[in-house]
Amino acid sequence: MAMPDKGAERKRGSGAISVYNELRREILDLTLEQGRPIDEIQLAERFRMSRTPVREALVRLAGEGLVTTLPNRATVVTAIDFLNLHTFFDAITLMYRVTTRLAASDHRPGDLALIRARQVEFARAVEDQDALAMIATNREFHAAIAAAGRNHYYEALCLRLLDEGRRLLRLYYSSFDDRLPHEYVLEHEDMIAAIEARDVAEADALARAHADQIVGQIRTMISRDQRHHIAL
Amino acid sequence: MAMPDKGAERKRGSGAISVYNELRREILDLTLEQGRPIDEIQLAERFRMSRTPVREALVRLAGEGLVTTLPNRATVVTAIDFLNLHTFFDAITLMYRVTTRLAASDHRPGDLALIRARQVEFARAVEDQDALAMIATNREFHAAIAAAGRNHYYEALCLRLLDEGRRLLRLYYSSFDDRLPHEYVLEHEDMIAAIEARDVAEADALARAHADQIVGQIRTMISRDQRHHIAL
DNA sequence: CTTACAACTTTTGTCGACACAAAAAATACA
DNA sequence: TGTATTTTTTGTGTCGACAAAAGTTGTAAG
Repeated sequence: MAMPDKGAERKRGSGAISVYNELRREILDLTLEQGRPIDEIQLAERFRMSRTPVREALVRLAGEGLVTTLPNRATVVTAIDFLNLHTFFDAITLMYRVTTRLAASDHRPGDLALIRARQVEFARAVEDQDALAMIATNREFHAAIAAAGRNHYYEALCLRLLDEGRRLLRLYYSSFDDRLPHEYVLEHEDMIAAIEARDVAEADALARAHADQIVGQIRTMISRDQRHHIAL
Repeated sequence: MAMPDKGAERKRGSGAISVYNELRREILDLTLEQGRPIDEIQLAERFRMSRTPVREALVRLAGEGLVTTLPNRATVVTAIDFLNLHTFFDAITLMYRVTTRLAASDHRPGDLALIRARQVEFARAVEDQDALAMIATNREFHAAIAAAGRNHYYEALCLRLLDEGRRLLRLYYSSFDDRLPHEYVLEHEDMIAAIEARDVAEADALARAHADQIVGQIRTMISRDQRHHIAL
């Protein structure tokens, strides 16, 4: 567990940010499972600061929907909404398509290098059969594509969806096999080629197929393991 | 100016929310022009509360991008980004299309009545030639369509774009003529009909044409009046 | 007259304390 | 023994105060 040094006087204004980043990471990694109540006082003690910056971090997380504030009571880690997963699949498919299209049409000199760097990291994670690293590097790959599209609205929604997907995948990461991920590597390569060729139609088609692949795999993992989302 | 009653003891937990709502309204109405610094102490005095709930409201607004926090200095009303307006037009066109499609395919019994109620309000605003009311009721009309689609990701982005558009339109509301708005009323009626008929393709086409209309009008208004966005 | 430095002012970031609300525990009663 | 009511506990929402950082003013030297 990351414990900030006691004596280290942190810079003014960095308190809320560091709590925000750390909590965000732990929520997306499922270190904090959904529904877990978050105690402001405990956090304040853990990070060696007062409740004020902790509260600011929680307000920001609530704005992103990662935590839910129950008035006068607790704030808890927002539960994954299994009942509306189809809206998530629908949205991430659209965002994969839109951002990849824009990357193909609008990317600028340095962009491809950044995307390729992420792809190298993803390929390495697949080779190492490191499911956690796959999830993280896959997110960065698509984030780089979204950044190359230079539409902040799309980019923001895409990042949010990628993070939510990261959380979802973590729930099932143990059941990853290594066959599909290798297909993902090839699909990524094709997408890069389409972006470089500025072939918007091809980029769109590849992004859609790629999204269908991932959605299909998540669906398979969920149907394989129903016990998680039966209400008690 | 809305002055909360001094003696009225507000409910615990309502402080930050009311400040948030009021500031949000004033920013979108351009009562607070872009770049205006927001003073926490002034706000605290104006709302008769301490700085803590005011700060919470500002953090939430910063999360939505409506204000920008300059570390250790002031927080200011976020400036409208005229350089990237095309990304706004692109995104709102897509969101009009996606939400109208979803409303056509997935709307449920009560949804159409809600949409029609908003359309009645919009038509009345057009009849009254009340540009400010047009802007507000148009937003509610499309928000109702987005709600009928029942995809929170799309709905959230659509609302954000509608709010940003509301701000943009306010900048130019004086140059509204009454010809185009009446076309909007007819276009809205057609969209409602397509949604009711569950004709997804038609809903998509109408939404796209409607978005093009609005984008075209905004572009016209901007080109008519260049002086606003020349850097000084 | 301009510029560099110092004291002052303003406003934010953080803190500890207190009040209030809701859940949990304890008690009374049937 | 089970249920209703009171008490206690826990933890949030709000407050006033203090300290650090950036801007501002004033002063003096070049």
